[in-house]
Parts: sequence; structure tokens; C-alpha cells
Amino acid sequence: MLAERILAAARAEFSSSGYQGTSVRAIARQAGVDPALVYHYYRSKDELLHACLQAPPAMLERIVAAWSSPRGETGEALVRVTMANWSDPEASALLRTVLLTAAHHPETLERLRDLITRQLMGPARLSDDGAESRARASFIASQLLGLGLTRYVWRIEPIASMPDDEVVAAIGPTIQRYVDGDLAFA
Amino acid sequence: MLAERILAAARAEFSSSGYQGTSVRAIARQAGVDPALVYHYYRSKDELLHACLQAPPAMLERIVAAWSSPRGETGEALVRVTMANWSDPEASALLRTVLLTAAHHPETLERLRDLITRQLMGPARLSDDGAESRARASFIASQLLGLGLTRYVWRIEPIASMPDDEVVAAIGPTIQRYVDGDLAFA
DNA sequence: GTCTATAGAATGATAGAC
DNA sequence: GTCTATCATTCTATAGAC
Repeated sequence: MLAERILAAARAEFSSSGYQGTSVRAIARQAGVDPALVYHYYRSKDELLHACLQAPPAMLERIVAAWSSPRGETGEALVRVTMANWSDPEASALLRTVLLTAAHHPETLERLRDLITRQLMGPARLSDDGAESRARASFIASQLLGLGLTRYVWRIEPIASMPDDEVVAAIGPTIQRYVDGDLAFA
Repeated sequence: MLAERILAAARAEFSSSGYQGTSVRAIARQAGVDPALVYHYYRSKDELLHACLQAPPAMLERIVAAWSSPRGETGEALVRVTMANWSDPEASALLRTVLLTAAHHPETLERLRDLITRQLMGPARLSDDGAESRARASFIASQLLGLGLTRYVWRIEPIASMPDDEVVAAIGPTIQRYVDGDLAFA
């Protein structure tokens, strides 16, 4: 019970201020508990972050569903799933935490890589060639992460305020091409 | 002289550790000066960051040059320029600092928005319609920033180790479409 | 211009009473 | 399980001697 209150507060703090910008005391304050309790349940700030890095099941299920959409609509489906996840408070907290922390924190960086190769791309069969398949996954990740950051984190206009359908119309074909288009491999 | 040594050290620290993760003492240590000197030349940590947010002229010139490349090759040129900037130590230090700090620091976020709308897109005449033009700029930024982060900051494989030409072959057409393709505007 | 010294606050973490 | 008290460190920033 208390442990979950603390965890929820930690997710909120890490996702809005990053790892370095978050203090254990701030987490305790937001959870309405004594700072020592935070250390009691989680042994250190680092382990608390670790506990926040689990992806919510709904987020992963959306991704799996997108990959089983009809051929030719996968690109559109992945863009819609990206926006759905960023609009889901739990999923977006995880995404923000991971993206804002990965550059400074090795374990979180591993988590990001894992998220891309296993979760985002796990359900995919992009090509018979493993190397080509991983390359396609990289390009998909580069565009979808760029979309998430510009639209939801940095809120760059006008993409930040654009209706979902316009984003899908613009970026869907990009992803579709990365999924099964001709990328002129050497 | 000393002020420039301090500035160079600050750029290095901010770009590798972000704003919160960088201490004035660490900057002074790396510059080989007393911490008090840092405060003497720059009044606060915040003003020191501010001084680090100027884009190197070479970076901006590359972007202008890309926009004056022949029609039909602009997408490819912008991808090449992005990689050139991330491979230039001065430009990549600025990019890292801005991208790692923007989420927590309002002034830096403004700098990022300015960088996109004025510098990256300033030389462009994407369309006669101002709104459509800004929308195209958003999409271009989303893909190019995503490329920078996955390839140079997070070093997600295989895009991180891929030859430039393969990246251009994959992402060039995406940018070209955002520049002058049919995005199905409502 | 340059450094010593330090204020004043916040930090991660622990020991131990209840 | 919960809290008080505290250690040891680090931080931004300043005052003031030389």
C-alpha cells in the first residue's frame, strides 16, 4: 500500500524532473511519507528508479496489437499506438522517465535499448534477414521517438497541437516504408 | 582567455551530464581554475548555461547550404548536414546540451524551439501557406532530432554504427517527402 | 584578477528508538 | 513498520583578503 504510493510518487517525479533533478525527499513529500520510509522500502534512489522502469502491460499490448494489423496498415497503426501510449498517463510517465534519463544512466539506457529491440520490435517479422530487420527497427524507432519528444515532451508547434489524423497522414507512410519499403540496402 | 577555458569546460560538462548533473565545481576542476573564478566571470550556473547555448556558426552555415541544394536533393542534404553537425565536436556539444536540458529548463526549451523554427527552417521556403510550412518543419524536426538521439546520444544499434550512406538512403526520402511531398493536408 | 574561507541549504544514506 | 536524529558530503553563491 505505502510502497505503491511511494512508487507512484517516484514515477511522477522522475518523469517530470529526470533522475538527477529528483530528490528522494521530494518523492517522500509527494507521497506524504517520511523520507526514511522510502529507503526502508527501496534501498536506494537507484533501486527506486529501477522499480519505475517496468513498462505497463497496456502499453505493450497496444504495440503487439499494432503489429498484427493488416499488411499495409502497420505504419499507420504504429503511429496511432505511439500517440495512444503518450496519452496514457502510466505509459507516458515511463516513456518520459526513460528518455530523460537514458543519456546519463547506463541501466536506463539498457532499458531503452531493450524497449526498442524486444518490446517495440519483438512482435515484428520485418524481413527474413536479421540484419536488415534490425536496421528497419532502428529507423522506426528514430521516427517514433522523435515524434514522442517533439509532440509530447518539448511540445514543438504545430506538431504538438495537431489532430491525431494529421500526424498519421504525415508520419504513417514514413513508418510503413521503414517496415516494408525499399530502403536501397547495399 | 580564462573565460574561454571556463566556457569550453562548461560546454563539455553540460553536454555530457546535462544541467542538473553538472556542478560548477566540476566545471572549474575541468578548466583547472578555482570555482570562485567561474562565478566571477559568469554570475551564476544559469548564466553560464546561457552562454553555452550559442550555436557555432559552422553549424548554421551547413544548414543554410543544405537548403540551397537542388530541388529533389534537399532531403538527402538535410540528413547529411545532420550527421555532419553531430560529428562536429562543437556543434554536437551544443545539440547534446540543448536536447538533454530542454525538458527541465524553460529557457533552453525556448532555445530548442528557436533553433528549429529559425535556424533549421529559417532558410526554407516550404510552401506558400505559412501554416502548412510550419507543419512540414515540425515533421522534419521530429525525424532529424530522432535520428540524432538514436544514433549519437543513445547509440541504438545498428543505426549508431551504420555508414552515412545507408542512413541517407533510408531517411533522405522521408525528409524529402516532408519537404515537398503529399502529406494529405485536410 | 585570483584565491581562501565560508555561509546556508540540500543531498543520499544510516542508526536506532519506539 | 514508522519516525527522529544525524552523518558526511555536496551544492550554489558570496564576502573579503591579497
